[in-house]
Amino acid sequence: MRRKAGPSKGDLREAAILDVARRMFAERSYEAVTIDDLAAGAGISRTGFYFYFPTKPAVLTALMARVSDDFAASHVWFDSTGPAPDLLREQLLMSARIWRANAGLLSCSATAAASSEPLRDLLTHSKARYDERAAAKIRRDQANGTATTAITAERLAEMISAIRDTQYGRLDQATDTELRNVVDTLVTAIQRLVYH
Amino acid sequence: MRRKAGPSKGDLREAAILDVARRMFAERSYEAVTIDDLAAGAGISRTGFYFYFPTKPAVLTALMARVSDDFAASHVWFDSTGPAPDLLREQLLMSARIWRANAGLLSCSATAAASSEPLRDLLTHSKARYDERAAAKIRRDQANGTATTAITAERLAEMISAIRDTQYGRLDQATDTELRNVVDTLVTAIQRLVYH
DNA sequence: GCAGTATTCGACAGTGCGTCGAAATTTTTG
DNA sequence: CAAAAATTTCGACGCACTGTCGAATACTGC
Repeated sequence: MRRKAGPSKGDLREAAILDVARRMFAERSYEAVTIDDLAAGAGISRTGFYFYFPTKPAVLTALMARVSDDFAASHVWFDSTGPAPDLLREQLLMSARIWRANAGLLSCSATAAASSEPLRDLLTHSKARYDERAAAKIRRDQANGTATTAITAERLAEMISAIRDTQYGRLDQATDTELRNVVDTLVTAIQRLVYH
Repeated sequence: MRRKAGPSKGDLREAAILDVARRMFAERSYEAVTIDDLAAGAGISRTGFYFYFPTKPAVLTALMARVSDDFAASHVWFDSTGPAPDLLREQLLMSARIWRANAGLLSCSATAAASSEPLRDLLTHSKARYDERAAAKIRRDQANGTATTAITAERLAEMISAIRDTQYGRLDQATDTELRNVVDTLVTAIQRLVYH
């Protein structure tokens, strides 16, 4: 009784490549992982790799697409009104955990983006979407008088992203307590920067 | 009458390589410039290049050392007391001009740092020195009650660097007016973030 | 103009990338 | 279940760039 056609052999291979890639990019630097490494790790020859992915950064792009979606699911603060420090903390806490769980991958992506148009596009779009949602929230709060108007909402949003990224850089191997401290610092900084 | 031994032929060649490199890295991406390009641009064969520099990033390191010194010379705000918005503006204006004049080089350096230990060290040290001086200033202002103590001086300093770098990203081809606007925005942001 | 140093270069070897077409395997179909 | 069709695998090849060596050549001071 064959109900569903299970995943074909190729699907499994593709999953294996992604699996190995996630592990390798988490530990080594981007350049230190060769296509040969990925193929060998997935149990195929180097040229076999090209049946599944056109290039090395393409694998990273596939992995990052998932992470990017995870991030997007954590944006609870953007729908609030006013400073809403508790929602901001919750949003930052969720994204900080995602960041920590993917620190190596994010670092490799940043490196690889320099030489891969598709990956660069993914990251750019991902960041743009975040910044736009942040800017929209701040714009609303400027209209209702809770946020400063000394700086445009767009630039405030960019600054929030920038501050967040540097501080997240701290949590590569952070404990839960350290992670909470980083988030608290960010909440304070963002409130100071944007609200009265 | 030979007073001074002029620069030897080799010194001139080295200068030529640095010259060509500055121009090429300003226009193309880091990977798009090969050692062959640099050598040809300086009028020697590819292997001749290795007499002067061990690797491609080493050239970038030499160029960046100068830029790093230029930046260090613009730090007038760090010696002040309190918010000192005028000195802050002056410091940011100077560094913004240096940044704009070297935008391409800075971008290539960021890329190359991923694969070159010496260059990474230079940039890390350069940033660390900046952050330490900023932190020292903020620590003083926290002691005399002008700066917030809700966030440690070290983290505030990191955040300032982060905000500065993103906003400087805007001034790749900026006019003087745009540059001033970016600087004004930064002055406002830093004052909001750090002072009462 | 000669000894010693500085500079240049061609030949070689290594690494990783990506393409091609043929072979082997899996899946579908009758 | 066997033949047809598809999917998957791989070895051979060519390419671009890097880095090393030693021999040849060009400078330099005396």
